[in-house]
Amino acid sequence: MPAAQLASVFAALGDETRWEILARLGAAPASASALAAGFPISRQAIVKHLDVLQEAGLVEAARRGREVRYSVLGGRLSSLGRDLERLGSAWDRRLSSIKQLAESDQ
Amino acid sequence: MPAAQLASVFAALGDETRWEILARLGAAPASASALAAGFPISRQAIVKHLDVLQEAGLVEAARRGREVRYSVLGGRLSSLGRDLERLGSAWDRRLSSIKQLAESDQ
DNA sequence: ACCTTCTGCAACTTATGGGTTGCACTAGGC
DNA sequence: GCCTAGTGCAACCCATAAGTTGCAGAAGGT
Repeated sequence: MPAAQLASVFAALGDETRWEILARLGAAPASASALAAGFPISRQAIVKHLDVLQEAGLVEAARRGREVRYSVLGGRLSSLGRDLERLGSAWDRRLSSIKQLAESDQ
Repeated sequence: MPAAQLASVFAALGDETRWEILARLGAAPASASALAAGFPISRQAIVKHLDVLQEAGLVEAARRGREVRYSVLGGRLSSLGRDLERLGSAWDRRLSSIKQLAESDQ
């Protein structure tokens, strides 16, 4: 995954309110209005957050009659997690091999 | 990990420049000035990014003579990745069980 | 001692992200 | 056909994050 897209997904995850939204959608799908009822901010603010989450591929929208029902896409988060895990351990391995070189060099 | 801290770490990861910095530090530790030479922005800007990354626990600073050498903390990223993976699959499991309920209900 | 290199601090500009309000539109329920 | 609940769009504040410049201080090389 290119760094540009990585950054935008994490930017989406870099907001406390959006995590709360994800948590509630993780419990059960809901509409923007239904969500807004449980938050101290306006429905429009919630919609903006949902747009960001949808753009990042973390949430899915489905029109159902006159309401739009949002649900969380856990798979996206899982694969992201696996990517991070790989990246982190790769860096750790490289760092320790560099340290070995430095020690054998003195 | 509480959602508040999660968000701040991801906010740190939500910037393209910081990903580039992490990538270079992942290749080899470096000082702020050395890093800045490879970027189109000022050293001060790099320092600010490094501060954010350090605050998030993604990077470590070590004074070495007159320079400060930064290195990436891959372990932090790995454990974060594992957390995400768990969370995502938990949501997916719950979502599919809700769907089953909905289908048996019609 | 002197010069150079790297760091640290502070003030400032600018862009963007989170939030608001107001209004128009659409789709179900009765 | 009318009312209501839910959505969509647009303009607008306000705080903060990204970046800049300028200068002062500390540490290594010669």
